Amino acid sequence: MNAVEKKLGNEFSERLNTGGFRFTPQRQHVYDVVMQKRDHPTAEEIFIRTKRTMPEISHATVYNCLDALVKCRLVRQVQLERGATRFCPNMAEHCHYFCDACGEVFDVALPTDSTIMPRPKGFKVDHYDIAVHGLCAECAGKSKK
Amino acid sequence: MNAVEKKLGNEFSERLNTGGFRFTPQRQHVYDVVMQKRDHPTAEEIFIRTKRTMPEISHATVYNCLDALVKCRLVRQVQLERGATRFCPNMAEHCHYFCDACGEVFDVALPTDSTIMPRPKGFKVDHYDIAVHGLCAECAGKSKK
DNA sequence: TCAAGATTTAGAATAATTCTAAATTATGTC
DNA sequence: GACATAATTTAGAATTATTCTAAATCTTGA
Ligand SMILES: [Mn+2]
Ligand SMILES: [Mn+2]
Ligand SMILES: [Zn+2]
Ligand SMILES: [Zn+2]
Repeated sequence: MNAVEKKLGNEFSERLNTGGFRFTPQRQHVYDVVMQKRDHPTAEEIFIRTKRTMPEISHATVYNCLDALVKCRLVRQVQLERGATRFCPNMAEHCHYFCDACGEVFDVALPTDSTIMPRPKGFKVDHYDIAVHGLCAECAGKSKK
Repeated sequence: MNAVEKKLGNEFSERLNTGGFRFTPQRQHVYDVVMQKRDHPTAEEIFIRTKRTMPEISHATVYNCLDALVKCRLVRQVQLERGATRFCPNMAEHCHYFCDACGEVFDVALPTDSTIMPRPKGFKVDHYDIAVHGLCAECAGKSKK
């Protein structure tokens, strides 16, 4: 790791190490790409975006990097519908409002302790995945007509 | 539709009609298969089970039937992880506890009004999808050692 | 400097789902 | 009932998303 990386990617690098991974430029680029735009892109979309700054990166590497980032809890993985997995840069406790008509996704913050649920005996909770399906304001308007 | 079907499948048939679908033996069989075992099978698994009573059914038909049943709200569709979509016979309000180690799924009932969340302006809610990821009692025990 | 292990890469392979076009079945009209 | 029309099913091809493979490259630590 060079000096610039040591400074800028310090915390990032440590997080990777804690998870048993090394720092690599590919992981840094993929991470940057996900953090840059606050949406919920698929691996394919992240691949396309990452190629802009790192044209030689491969498909498999993007998948590998994303898996590493998810394991280190640097990004979230979300399954809102059938088809490609999406990734989310927002690590704060939040739920997803998903428009079944246009595919738009909205993050909505959740108080940390919001979900108190009965649980199967002995189950060790890792994380919650809360999605609300329906129609966004725009699509709800259209479908009324 | 014959007399037996009219009697046994009356409500089922009406639900299909309301959704703009016809009653068909294939839809009935796929529905029966999903309702029979209270688990969360994939389309492939449902295909295999349905073939036991209807060996000539095709892959595409199982997918088509499941889509129709989901649209009529006769079964639920759930995405707990990357990979094949699962289907759920339990139409009562409930959430899914999912073991990331062994893949086991547990239904846990939810009071109907349990989830009061702030929502994007104008968003028309259709349904909630709540999953809790972690380790089941058995897997949590194993991983401790 | 060297060996071992981690990571990346291109492309092949696999898995899950959707599409296509022909055959079959059901429905309503004469 | 015969016929036109539309819905549904079917086998198999095509597509999409993801994982695997094996070789090349990079990193780390002895
Ligand atoms: Mn999000
Ligand atoms: Mn369920
Ligand atoms: Zn919308
Ligand atoms: Zn388990």
